[in-house]
Amino acid sequence: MANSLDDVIDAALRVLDKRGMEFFSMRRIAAELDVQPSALYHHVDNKQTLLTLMASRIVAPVVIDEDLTTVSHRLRAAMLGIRDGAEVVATATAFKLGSSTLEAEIARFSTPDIARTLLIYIIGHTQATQLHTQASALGLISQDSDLDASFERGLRIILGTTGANPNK
Amino acid sequence: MANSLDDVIDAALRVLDKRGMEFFSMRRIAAELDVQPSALYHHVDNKQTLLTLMASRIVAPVVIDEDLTTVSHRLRAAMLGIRDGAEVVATATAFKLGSSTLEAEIARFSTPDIARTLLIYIIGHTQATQLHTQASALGLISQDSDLDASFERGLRIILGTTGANPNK
DNA sequence: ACCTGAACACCGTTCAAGT
DNA sequence: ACCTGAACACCGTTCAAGT
Repeated sequence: MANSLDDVIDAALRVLDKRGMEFFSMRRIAAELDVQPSALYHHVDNKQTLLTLMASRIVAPVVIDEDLTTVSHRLRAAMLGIRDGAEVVATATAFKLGSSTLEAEIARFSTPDIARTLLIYIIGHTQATQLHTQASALGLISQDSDLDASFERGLRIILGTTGANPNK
Repeated sequence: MANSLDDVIDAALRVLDKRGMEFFSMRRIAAELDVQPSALYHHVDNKQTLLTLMASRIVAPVVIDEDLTTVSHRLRAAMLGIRDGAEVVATATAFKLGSSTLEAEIARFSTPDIARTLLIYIIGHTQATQLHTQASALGLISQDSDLDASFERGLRIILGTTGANPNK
């Protein structure tokens, strides 16, 4: 009974979360919707476009305000919330330098340079975290339990804040 | 007459530079070597392994010394030197947080946190630059001629250096 | 050690046609 | 507007066999 574009994005995010980027394909999304692969192209121009829509959806719930440390943690959490979420955001959204609304919104509370540097760091570190977590889940590398703390320390290098956090 | 692993890596880098990531395939590398696709698997376990070897090759000539600003520019230049070079390095090398030799070498001249943050930034910004350059070459977005300066300003945010450069 | 030939189980995308 | 069915031009990888 007639899927909408939103149904397609939902199904795509479900496939991603269940199988990961490695097995993320248009054909699996079609199967998830009980539809022929060609049907997807009525809603979306191509796979890349779909990935961009997914990235927007992942990032959309993140509230941007003046507390950039908290904003950074929110963004990280949003991407970590879905398997390979950071990779999707990395390849689709954030790397449209300048034309990203996220970058502009963060710049409102700091400077364009800080916004850009911060965004690159957040996405990059989170992507690394996700890859690392997967690899150690497969027993390929030893666990590095320090990743949350590592993220926080990098944040302080960029934002120039000290250890004392008045909001906590 | 019998290819070596090095021949395979060479051919792979040639294919990447000529066609880009989008058309980078084992089958094209095989064609570049005038060999059957299956022959590649005598030299390399799989495509991912080959990408890791390519990333090492891209980054290998970069000299690491105490002038981290210059080191950063060298790394950026090395990745920009080959089409989609930053993407290959991003997915293959750098994101082995901690287990990257590059990260350890940079840490010798600063701190582990600065090394990690810097590396994430350099690779991320360079990847963004390369995507941006390609997109604007295709007329998809407007030119942003500021990317070199943008890179430099982000560098200063992380390294905490001021405008004055005693080495220049 | 290095490679061929053939096969397997997949891809993204297009397009005419149906409802 | 939304979907089917069939096709096209590809993929990565395995494996027996050749030299």
